[in-house]
Amino acid sequence: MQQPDLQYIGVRDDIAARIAGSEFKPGERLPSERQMQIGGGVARGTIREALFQLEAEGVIYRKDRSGWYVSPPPVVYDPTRWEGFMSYVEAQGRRPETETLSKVEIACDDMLAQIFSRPVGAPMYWIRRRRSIDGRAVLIESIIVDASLAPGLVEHDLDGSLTSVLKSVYGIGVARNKVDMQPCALTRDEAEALRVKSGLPGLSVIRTCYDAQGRVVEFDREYWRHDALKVSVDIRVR
Amino acid sequence: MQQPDLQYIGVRDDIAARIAGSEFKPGERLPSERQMQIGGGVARGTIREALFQLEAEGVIYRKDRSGWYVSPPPVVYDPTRWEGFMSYVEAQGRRPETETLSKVEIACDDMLAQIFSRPVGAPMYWIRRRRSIDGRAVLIESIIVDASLAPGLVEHDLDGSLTSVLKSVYGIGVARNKVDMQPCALTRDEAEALRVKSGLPGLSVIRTCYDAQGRVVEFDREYWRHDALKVSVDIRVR
DNA sequence: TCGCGGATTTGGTATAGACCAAAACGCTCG
DNA sequence: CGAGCGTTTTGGTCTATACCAAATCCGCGA
Repeated sequence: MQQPDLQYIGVRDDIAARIAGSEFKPGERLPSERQMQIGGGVARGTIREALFQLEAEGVIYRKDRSGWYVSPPPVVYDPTRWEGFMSYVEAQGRRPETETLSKVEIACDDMLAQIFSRPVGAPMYWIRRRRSIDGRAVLIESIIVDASLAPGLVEHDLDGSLTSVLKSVYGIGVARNKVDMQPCALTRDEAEALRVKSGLPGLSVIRTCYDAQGRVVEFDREYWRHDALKVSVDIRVR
Repeated sequence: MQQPDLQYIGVRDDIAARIAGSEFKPGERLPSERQMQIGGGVARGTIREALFQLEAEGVIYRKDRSGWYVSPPPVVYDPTRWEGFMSYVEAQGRRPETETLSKVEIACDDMLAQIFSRPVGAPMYWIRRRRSIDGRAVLIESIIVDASLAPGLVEHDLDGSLTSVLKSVYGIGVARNKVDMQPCALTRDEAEALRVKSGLPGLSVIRTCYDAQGRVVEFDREYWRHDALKVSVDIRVR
């Protein structure tokens, strides 16, 4: 669409090269936007255009009003493997963390009634969690569990693997897993919980878990930072 | 991170509401940026900020120097189903199209040698295609095929399903399929072929196809517009 | 009617300046 | 040493303006 004679592309390439050359390492902060201006006569808007570019590429990310930082590498996620976040992040040599933001009992609404094949008003648990890797929040998730299948679930500690609690305490195993993924923009609620600017690109992962009887036991909406995740699927045909 | 008292959020909501209210329908062009200014005293930069927001959300897209258009709904892609682009797009009531941009024989380089387990210098075919839905280019792909397995492949018409050509002409069936997906930014080459602004967010899909003997028969890199695709996987556990 | 060419419109890039709120910093005081 | 509190820095938002090149539009002429 255009050649690299554009100024902001030049600035982008410059910063990218300095990152590639390890002048700035993953997690480190870049110089401030105004500091980057000092050398050559370039407007702050142009610097910012370059930074947005690198942000879209997943090379850098920002902390609000704090600065721009070099992105760590993404973790690999395989939706066909039946492994929880804690275990696959750890297996990749990273430090996973889960915080439960809220856990409450709610009444089944129209949408949930359809998904769970349960009557409207049936008790459900709604769990919101934030998960981090190496101290950086990478996703927030909103989980719905059928309360009749797992009574008292919210009394347990849910800062670890929910799957293993369902299995060990309630004997609920998952036989089928439906996963939808779609690039999206992080809206206000998600962005706030991830402490990022609203509108930043993300990846929405929606999972529906079924038990052996075909009942829906868990419905999970995850919103990931777009630079934190790589999806990998290995399929044997027929 | 902030409340909707920001001007550009207000403009965004306004445009989004008019789209939701069908004032503008999928594929239609929005008024020009300068026209949107006329009513209330708001700078063009602010209008553009709102448009970028909607673009990130996948609600609208742009044609260079032509205008902003309402996005059509995304197509659903299931990497575990062994169906080609042409068939699943058509099955969703959309009009798929494939153009072959180039097809040449190349020598196997280091990276390809490792992927295909073939000697460096071995003949390979390199096919570049652009695929569209309802007349809008949504992905460009770069395919590598082992020439020793499919001699003369590039003589065939490849504007349809490559899979079916491999199957019917060469008797090559795919037994295993490895798919990697990652949010990315479209770089200059891809962006140019898709006629979008370089740096726009996209989804990179990398597929490696193996035959029954475990040989790699096809290596495919796809770059999708981020708003054109929804990935759906349905897995039966063990 | 169709093709060509010039004028117009459009988004893309860039500058310069301004103000704000949150974050980070640094100092003082207990 | 630590907590609290101003000060400074930083990114976030917004205005106004300017120029460019590509896309589009429109009218003329074959």
